[in-house]
Amino acid sequence: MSFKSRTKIKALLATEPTGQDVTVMGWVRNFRSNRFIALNDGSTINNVQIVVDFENTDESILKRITTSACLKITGKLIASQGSGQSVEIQAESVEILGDSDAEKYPIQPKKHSLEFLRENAHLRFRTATFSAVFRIRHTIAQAIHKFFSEKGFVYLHTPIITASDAEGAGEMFRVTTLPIDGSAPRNEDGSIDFSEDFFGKSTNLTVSGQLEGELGATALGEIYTFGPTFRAENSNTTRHLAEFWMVEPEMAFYDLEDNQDLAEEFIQYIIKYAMEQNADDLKFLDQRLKDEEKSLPQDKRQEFGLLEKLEFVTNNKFERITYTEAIDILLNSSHYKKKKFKFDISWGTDLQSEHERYLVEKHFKKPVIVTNYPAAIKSFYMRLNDGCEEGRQTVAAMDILAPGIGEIVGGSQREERYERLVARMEEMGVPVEELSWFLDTRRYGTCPHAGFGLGFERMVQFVTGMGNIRDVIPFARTPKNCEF
RNA sequence: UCCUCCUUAGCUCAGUUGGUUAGAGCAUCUGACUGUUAAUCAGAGGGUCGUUGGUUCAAGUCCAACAGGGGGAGCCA
Repeated sequence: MSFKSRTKIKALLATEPTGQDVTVMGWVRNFRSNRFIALNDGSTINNVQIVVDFENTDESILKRITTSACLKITGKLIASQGSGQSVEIQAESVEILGDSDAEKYPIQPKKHSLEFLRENAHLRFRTATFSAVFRIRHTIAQAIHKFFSEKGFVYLHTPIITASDAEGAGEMFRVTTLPIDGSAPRNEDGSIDFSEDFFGKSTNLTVSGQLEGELGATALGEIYTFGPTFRAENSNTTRHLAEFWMVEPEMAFYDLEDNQDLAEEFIQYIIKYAMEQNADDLKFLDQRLKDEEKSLPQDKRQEFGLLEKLEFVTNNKFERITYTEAIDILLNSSHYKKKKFKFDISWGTDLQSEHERYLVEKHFKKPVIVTNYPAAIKSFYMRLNDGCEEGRQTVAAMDILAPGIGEIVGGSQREERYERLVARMEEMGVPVEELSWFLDTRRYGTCPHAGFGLGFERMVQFVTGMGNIRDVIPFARTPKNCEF
């Protein structure tokens, strides 16, 4: 038997019903009145209603139509008599492809908490919320490739296993085949002898593909990476994962302003594309958030709904301010004068979450790009700005802060001047020898260039409105949690 | 890692100043009904109250440790 005769529910729901014969396959979401099956096949958030002629259907079949049972239905597509849907299928045959024991199946036809579903992550795809989230995640991934490809960027695969631990983006996971029971070969000083290890040296999982990305950009012109990234930080928050996906474009002949323009266009492009491709899913998530908000006290509610927020972000320019301006705004805010900030504000210290939130959510009420941070609090590869005031040296860095998420993009114009870069590496204790390969970009035909990193899951969070990053990746890896 | 809150039925929760047999809604099962949309109505089953130890005549309730989870912070994307 071939399965090619099946019609996907998404296509079916867009079809004019003329009583034509159709076959659908999918999983039962709900079975009401012994007569109405809400069937879903994942092609859309919407279910198709199957009307079963229960008086002429075998009792043993009816009993097996339980939540999440897999069915093959053939019947006629007709206009619905009910008000909840425009078309429905008058079933002529109901075949059970897979039973689902209703007493044991964990996902019930009722509301569940996200925490509970997270513990059942292997089955949560079968809920409306998560199917919507993961369809949107897919769309955003596609949008990323489409955006860069249309601009002539080359998709560069940077390594996942790396010997470089110099970037300092975070704690790393070690990769080794040496025994861990204490019998690993030792050097004379007692340290592990990694020359005996698989790669003949100490290796880790990558924390960023940026340095390799720069190698690509300084030859191919414009590249982007899009792949998994690993950080062994003990971070327990709604916006950190130990394994996450990052997009890192790197462009030759870009300065900080070009970089900002690209990042802004990129984010708006992704949102627009998702709104086009996943209108039904976003409508559902929008409603879901609205329902959730109803149970919150007035002052905790969001000013915008999800769709309003996305609409607003795509139709308005991002605010662009320098770090120094941000500090001034904060110091002059009534919030500061009323001593409502927990952390102190002064030029030279990094902005705290509460400060970023104030700028984005209270002051500007839109995404904000903060540029030109103090050199002392930023990475070695960021370009030193010329002509800074004494004691106020800044770098050509930029962070994009999004409402509800915080930092969604971090980037900079890179330091292309060899001497300055090496001086800065020495100053910050970055091993120059080890990164000699990286410095070759500056030795042989160096060029002005820039790039940024976008946290893919944070972008999915922003578009779907999901509050916890663990709910926008299929199987979350976080401290003390590596299920499935 | 720090602060804080939580852990009682399959799920979401209630459980009074510590006091007899631990409750509700939903889900499940049985029956009725049959154009439903979170279907409705009637009934039933379902609990070592996260774990360990302590206080007490008596602990779901008080105390401690541990485990797991949520929210916030730091680190960042």
